Amino acid sequence: MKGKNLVYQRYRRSLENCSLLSEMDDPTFKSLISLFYEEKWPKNTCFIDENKFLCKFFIILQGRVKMYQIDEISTKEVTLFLLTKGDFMDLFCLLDGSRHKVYYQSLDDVRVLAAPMENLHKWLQKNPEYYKNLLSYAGKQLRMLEDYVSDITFTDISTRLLKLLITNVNKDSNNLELINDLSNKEIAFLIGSTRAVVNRHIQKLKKNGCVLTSRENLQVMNLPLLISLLEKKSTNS
Amino acid sequence: MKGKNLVYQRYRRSLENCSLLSEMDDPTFKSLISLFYEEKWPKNTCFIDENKFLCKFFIILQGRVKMYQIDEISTKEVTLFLLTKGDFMDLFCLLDGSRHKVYYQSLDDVRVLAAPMENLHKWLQKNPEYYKNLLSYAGKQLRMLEDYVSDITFTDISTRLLKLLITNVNKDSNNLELINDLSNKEIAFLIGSTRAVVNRHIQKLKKNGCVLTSRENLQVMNLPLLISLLEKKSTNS
DNA sequence: GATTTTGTGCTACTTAGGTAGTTTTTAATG
DNA sequence: CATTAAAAACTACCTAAGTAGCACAAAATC
Repeated sequence: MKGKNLVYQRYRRSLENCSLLSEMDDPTFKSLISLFYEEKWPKNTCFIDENKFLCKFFIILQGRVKMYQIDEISTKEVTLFLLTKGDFMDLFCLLDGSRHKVYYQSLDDVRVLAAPMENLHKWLQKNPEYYKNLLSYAGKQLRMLEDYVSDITFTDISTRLLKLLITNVNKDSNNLELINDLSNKEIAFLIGSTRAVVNRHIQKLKKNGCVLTSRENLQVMNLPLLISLLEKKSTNS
Repeated sequence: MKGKNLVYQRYRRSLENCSLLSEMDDPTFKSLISLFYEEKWPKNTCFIDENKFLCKFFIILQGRVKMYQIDEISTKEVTLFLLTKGDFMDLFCLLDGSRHKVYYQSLDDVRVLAAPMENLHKWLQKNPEYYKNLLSYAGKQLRMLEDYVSDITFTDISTRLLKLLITNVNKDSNNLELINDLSNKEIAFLIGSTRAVVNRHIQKLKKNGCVLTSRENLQVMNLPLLISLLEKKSTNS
């Protein structure tokens, strides 16, 4: 009994930022968490066209999962979201049980909490006020996609790359996080471009002294310069 | 009393497809609708940077409202959603009361149901199960934006134009709807492009006999041809 | 009915970004 | 350690889409 309590507390802490759980009292939290069990996905696990997400719901505990779409014709990719601790999969399947034409891939060794869809449905029916939390989560994603759309239509690749770098620098440590160990290809998918083009722009940033690169590694060396480059873009055009 | 009942029934019918109201019994419907009053917006009313949407919530009864973003620098536009009967404004402000960097403009004479935000909040607190309906609405919008993102990154303007036309042809009447009376400029904003480019492609479609145009009017003359053009795009590349 | 505004059609020009191909570097594998 | 595979770096080329500018037609406004 005491041991189980400890487990709950551990989850509570590591899911601090999970919007489904926000403002949830302890008994409710326990009733919800008891629906879940832990699952591990090794790095680079792909979930392509699986039923997995139709019958189970997942909350990420640790590691990154990219949610992406593929163009069947050109086999191009776009990453829609880089999901991390506290993110869900798949909200749509939860909503209406319909297949979501979207793929998932783990970018790290990932730990998730998994629960059968129907159990979660029952729980939500008993605790409908927590739909609100899910709604606020969906809202955040909506805004992100809105910004994605306007970024793609308004700005060029180099601007998008600058923005991506700047927003992923941790203000405290001054280090690039979350995307620092991605290949040029993955970075391209994050801003809706291709490896070659992204590399072209990264070369310029290297020559400026803005960034330093090695294989699957990007470091921001001069954040102020990056920011001023971004500002120039705004005033020029 | 009888008169009020009639009004309720009228709203019920005209909001058949409104997801907030789906599977709602009559007493609940009445309790909700009584929060609202009707408002009219003349054609081309713009709501730019207004507090309006922070303190009131709207459901469209009639007419189109475009929800769009503007790039301050280039003053370019993108239309994110063409809202019609049963759509809401603004879900985000409802969610967290924060300003939503998005603009609205009526494309017709529009009738809406309006309610003070706080009243709606109270009502939802009493009827939390209807958050589920809002969530499913947000879900639909999320999917639309996902498709928007992948369309923009994967396909060229002519493909996007073809898709836009095809999806807006009413299968029964065979007529172009919803976008048939838009200017080239507005069409461009719907697919993330510019007037000149869209016009260029429309000219080709005219020469093919696919469409017929006049000032602020587009007619689809040969749907099968449009569809086959779209299919060719897929097989070619 | 004169004037202004707005949408359309068309030309010519520029360019960023996509594409293809090759070399080099780095890491993983047996 | 040799081999293989993947990522990165770089070159050369092409094209769709954006841009600017102008002429014309159709509405809207006065």
